[in-house]
Amino acid sequence: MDADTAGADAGAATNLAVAAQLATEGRPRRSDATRAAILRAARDRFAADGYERATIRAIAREAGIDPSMVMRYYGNKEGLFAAASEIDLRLPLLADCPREEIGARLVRHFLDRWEGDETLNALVRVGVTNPAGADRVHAVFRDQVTPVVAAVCPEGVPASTRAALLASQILGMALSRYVLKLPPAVSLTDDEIVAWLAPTVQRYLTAEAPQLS
Amino acid sequence: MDADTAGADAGAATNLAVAAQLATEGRPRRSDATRAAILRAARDRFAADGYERATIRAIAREAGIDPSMVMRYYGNKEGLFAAASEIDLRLPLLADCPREEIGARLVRHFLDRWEGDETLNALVRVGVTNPAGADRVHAVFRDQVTPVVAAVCPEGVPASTRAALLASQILGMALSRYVLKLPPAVSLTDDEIVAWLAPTVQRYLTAEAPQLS
DNA sequence: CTTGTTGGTCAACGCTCGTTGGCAACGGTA
DNA sequence: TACCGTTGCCAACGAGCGTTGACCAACAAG
Repeated sequence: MDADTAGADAGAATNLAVAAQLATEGRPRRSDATRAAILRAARDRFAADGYERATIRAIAREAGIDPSMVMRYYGNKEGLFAAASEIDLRLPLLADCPREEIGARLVRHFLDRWEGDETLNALVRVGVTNPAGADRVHAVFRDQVTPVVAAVCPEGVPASTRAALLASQILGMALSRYVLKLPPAVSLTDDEIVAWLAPTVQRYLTAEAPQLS
Repeated sequence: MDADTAGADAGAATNLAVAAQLATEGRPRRSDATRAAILRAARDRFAADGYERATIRAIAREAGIDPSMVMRYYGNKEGLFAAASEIDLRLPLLADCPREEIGARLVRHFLDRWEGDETLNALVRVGVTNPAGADRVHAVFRDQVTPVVAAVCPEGVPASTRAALLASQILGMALSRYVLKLPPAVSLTDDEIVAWLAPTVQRYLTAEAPQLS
């Protein structure tokens, strides 16, 4: 078993290493279309079903290829999720944004991103049930949300605290609207959501520390 | 297959009907301790792992009995979840609450409930990955949250809208703190959370409709 | 003491899953 | 042409799952 396992692992590692290398070089391969189809199907299934219910077989079927191809190109299910959940929130820098419009700008940005990219839904769904998914959410929060928040926040309250408050409101609306699909949350228009949530986000990012009770 | 399925369904239905009947009568049975142990273990596993990863076998092991007992008492996995996810938010009526303290009162109430009852965590985790779980969340929102909100809200904005906004902020904080466990959300104290979130909730429940952009 | 009901275990079923290895076809390269 | 890496399909493995039915022990009722 040692030999078998070691062999398999080495093979997978080699495959991944080669894939990464080629990907960064950007040299085109004949299989690029297939790889892309797999990723698209994976994001689709992960977003709709979460980690456990999204099966490799279903993803392969949706991509129109054999399940073993998924293994060849992404090593295993975890590797596939890692590749499918790579995301860039494309947060605006907020430097050129009037200070009192930060909240509205951010809320609208998140709404647009959520409706235009299934990866975000996949990330939330998987983050809730899978430890690796939760880690991925942590990384996105740490590397993309916190720095942008830190750049515009006044002192007195840690930027990580402000970022967490922002995340709680944004994630909560996304959860209610796109994942749980609570009817009143679904039927709100984008403009209504911005109007209600913008003052909240604005306060979380720019207000002084509130008085404790 | 028709005969088999019909037979199994009839059997399960009978089991459930009998269980429900005895439960509503309240006549004590020798197996009450076992039933309770199963429910406790189920809530524990559902809260920690979500629907798919929480296996009947693991739940039975934690309850110290055989997996087949779970089937006998709750019919199937879905029936077990239905029983384990019955919940009463115990929302205060807010009638005797000073109007300007509604937000703080509600935020603190939800924090207490979340920390004192794993059922809430189970509900959120399962609601995200399982359609039946999402339905259960819808029911709780409709039957317990919306009516309380409707009782204290001014006209002009539908109570269901206000309830959805409330849910988005409460669920978002619960998601960040108890499910995803974002470090800055975990390290906040209860008092800090109340101080930051209370004005938000207060505004969602009592403010006039904001101006659309 | 017998008899029927209840509480509980055990071994197995059928199924689906992630994963593997072998094999055929294709396409550049020498 | 002959070769070899790449792309893809197919069949199967082992494991874990929900679920079932046969069987045993304890108790309650006659």
